[in-house]
Amino acid sequence: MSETTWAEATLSGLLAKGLRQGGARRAIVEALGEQNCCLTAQELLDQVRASERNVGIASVYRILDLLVGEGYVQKIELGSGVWRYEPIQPGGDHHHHLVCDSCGKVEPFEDNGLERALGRVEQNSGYDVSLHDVVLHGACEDCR
Amino acid sequence: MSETTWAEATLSGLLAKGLRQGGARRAIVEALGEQNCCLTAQELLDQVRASERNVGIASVYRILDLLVGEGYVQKIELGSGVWRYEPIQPGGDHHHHLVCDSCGKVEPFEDNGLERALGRVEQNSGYDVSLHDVVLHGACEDCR
DNA sequence: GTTCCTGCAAAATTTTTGCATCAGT
DNA sequence: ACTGATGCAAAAATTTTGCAGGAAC
Repeated sequence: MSETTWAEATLSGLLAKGLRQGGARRAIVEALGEQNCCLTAQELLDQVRASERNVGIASVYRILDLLVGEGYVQKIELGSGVWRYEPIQPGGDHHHHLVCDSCGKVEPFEDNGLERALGRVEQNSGYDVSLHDVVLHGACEDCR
Repeated sequence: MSETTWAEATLSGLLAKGLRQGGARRAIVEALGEQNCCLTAQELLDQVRASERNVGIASVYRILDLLVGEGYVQKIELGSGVWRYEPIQPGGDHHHHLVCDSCGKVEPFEDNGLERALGRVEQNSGYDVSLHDVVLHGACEDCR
């Protein structure tokens, strides 16, 4: 499965850059790799603390910041005022987010037509676009 | 021009809902209406304080929150950790944002093909979508 | 005159930084 | 052993809430 691959690739990528592989770093990367959608720093902390070891919240933020800087993780904001982080899967599995403003649920979706339209916009923008982010807000099937 | 119309429409809309038109509220709505892109609460405060009257930051947030709730303003986040607010123009002038991660510049753009692709996604989503938000991150022409 | 609005100050929340200690190479 | 990584605690930044006085209707 590609989740395992992401964590492995990320850890060896860090090693290759001369960065060490401390316990907190490995735990965070592995926890992120097991996710299929975005997590907050606090959720990640809870998950790691429950299963692996005690980690400081500062380390979570530091490690996430490193991963974002190295291009392994995308930092996104879905409207609640809290950052969320998700692995960038090099091959496929690129998705965006549907947010229910009523119950707070977040769901991923993907759409090739949308990606094509984004690709055209990016080419015409004059920018060297590295990432894009699409969020749809509304009422989910249960709440509408 | 439609900026003036937005401020007028917003203020009369508030009146129609039985809400009062205090000085801070009118000043914030008018300052927002003069903008063509998004502003942070602090920028809005500075602008209002410079030209009109002393306003408390708490009032800025309260008024923005009201305007978001009533559907006159969209609250967005472009990656810096600070909320930005922009008027929702009922007819046209719907745009999205390009952010330069190097110099921090923010520019609006619009694209009909993108809107059509978003419309299709929204119809297929099962959600009753009220708003969408697209942010492209990259390096602008000066920084690339 | 009544009720809502507003500004100030304090609180809450999330994220970042400082520092001594510990672990990976 | 050396250097970077980590946890704790304190600080910073942004947003929200409480409250008393003032303004709109």
